[in-house]
Amino acid sequence: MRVALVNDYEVVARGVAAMLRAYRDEIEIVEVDVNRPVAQPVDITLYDTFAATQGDQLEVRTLSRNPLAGKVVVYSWNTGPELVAAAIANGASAYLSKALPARQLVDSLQAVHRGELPPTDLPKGTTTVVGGDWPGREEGLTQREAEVLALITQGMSNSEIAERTLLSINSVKTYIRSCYRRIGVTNRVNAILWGVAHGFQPDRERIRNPV
Amino acid sequence: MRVALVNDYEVVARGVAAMLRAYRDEIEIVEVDVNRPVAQPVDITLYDTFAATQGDQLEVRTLSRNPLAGKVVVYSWNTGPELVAAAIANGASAYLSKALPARQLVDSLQAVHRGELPPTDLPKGTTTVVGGDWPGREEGLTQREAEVLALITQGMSNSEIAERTLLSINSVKTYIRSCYRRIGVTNRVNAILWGVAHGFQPDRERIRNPV
DNA sequence: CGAGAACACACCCCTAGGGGTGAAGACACG
DNA sequence: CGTGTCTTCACCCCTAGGGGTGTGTTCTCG
Repeated sequence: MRVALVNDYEVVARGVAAMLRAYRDEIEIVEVDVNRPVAQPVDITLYDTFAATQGDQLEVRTLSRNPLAGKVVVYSWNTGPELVAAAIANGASAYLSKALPARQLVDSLQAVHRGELPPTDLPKGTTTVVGGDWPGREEGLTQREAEVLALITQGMSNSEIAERTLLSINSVKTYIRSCYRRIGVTNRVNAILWGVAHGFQPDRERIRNPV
Repeated sequence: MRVALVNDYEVVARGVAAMLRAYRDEIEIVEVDVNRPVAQPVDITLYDTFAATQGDQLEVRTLSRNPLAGKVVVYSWNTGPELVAAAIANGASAYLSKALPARQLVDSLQAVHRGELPPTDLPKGTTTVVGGDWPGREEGLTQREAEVLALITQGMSNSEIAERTLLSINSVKTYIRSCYRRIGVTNRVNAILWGVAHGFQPDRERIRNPV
């Protein structure tokens, strides 16, 4: 089964690819697309929402209209039923939680491929990070902190970040403060300069056969 | 006469080098130091204060203590008598205005070299830009706008920029607003991202024989 | 000589940003 | 079972940032 991974951050896409490496007999990651359209036929496109628009936005619609992209699966921590329904209405074939262990993720993708997984049937899983990677992980940033910092580094305001991540502005501010402490800055300007120097700007490239 | 040029922005140092190119029979620019100490013996080191500390700060003191640097000459738009006196007290051998036409600049440097120019005798000159270059010039930024944007891109607050440039905070804010309009942004965050993408972060290298 | 540009500065007003503090649920680990 | 961490959110308070508007000096150019 041929799969393309999509996210704006190479480290995130590669993290998912590495997580699935153990199952390469069953699932072939043929392409990692970082800010690029899928460029060869695949069965499934796995769209990771880290620091990206959610499944109900234009990006997923555009993906689902690309004949090369096969079935589009949204891969996210945000699994509210309304959002899931909106993503499916937007052209996604399925919606999977990032809480799924790798084995279950592969099984779910295969079920999607066979047409067996109902779009709205989200597999149960914990909220614990089971794998993957994100920018700033080595600096001790949690996924949410990293996501918020990535969006700050893209020039977004707090309210824009709240909208993009589906968090309240108070949560965003809490993450901002904890980010600042962890990277040793005290204001947005220096947070951005730190982000630019540490790979928090979106990447732009396509990688064939990443693992 | 061997001269080294010092500033944090390669485009600024190269601009001065290009301005003096017509007089290379009389004055040899042997080195352009961008965030690097002078590395070979020269007769004069010309320290440009664009987006840098003024002549009365540590950088000029450090330069004047470097035996390779020869006589240190501060090159600036800020020519207030107190600042000039403080720069001389700080180890500078002379203080020249950036308003000087190239011919007069070369004459002044030669006089400094011969020990004939009194350190506090500032040559008369207009305030018009007669040469040189700065980041963002092609985007229509004036020197002051560019200098303020450079300091913003280095993460400084408005009050820090006012201190560094010897302007009032109201003037700094005026330049910030006009910068934003010219580069098409509306806030500091996007101004910084623009600055990072357009060469407004300090450079770091040494160039031998730049012209 | 007037217009335009660059430089410099003042003052008013409003909001985003960020520091502090507190609380709660879920989960992992010893 | 208690502790620590992550996630999520609230509320209060203060200040930096930035938009608007106005003014003045110096210089260049037509």
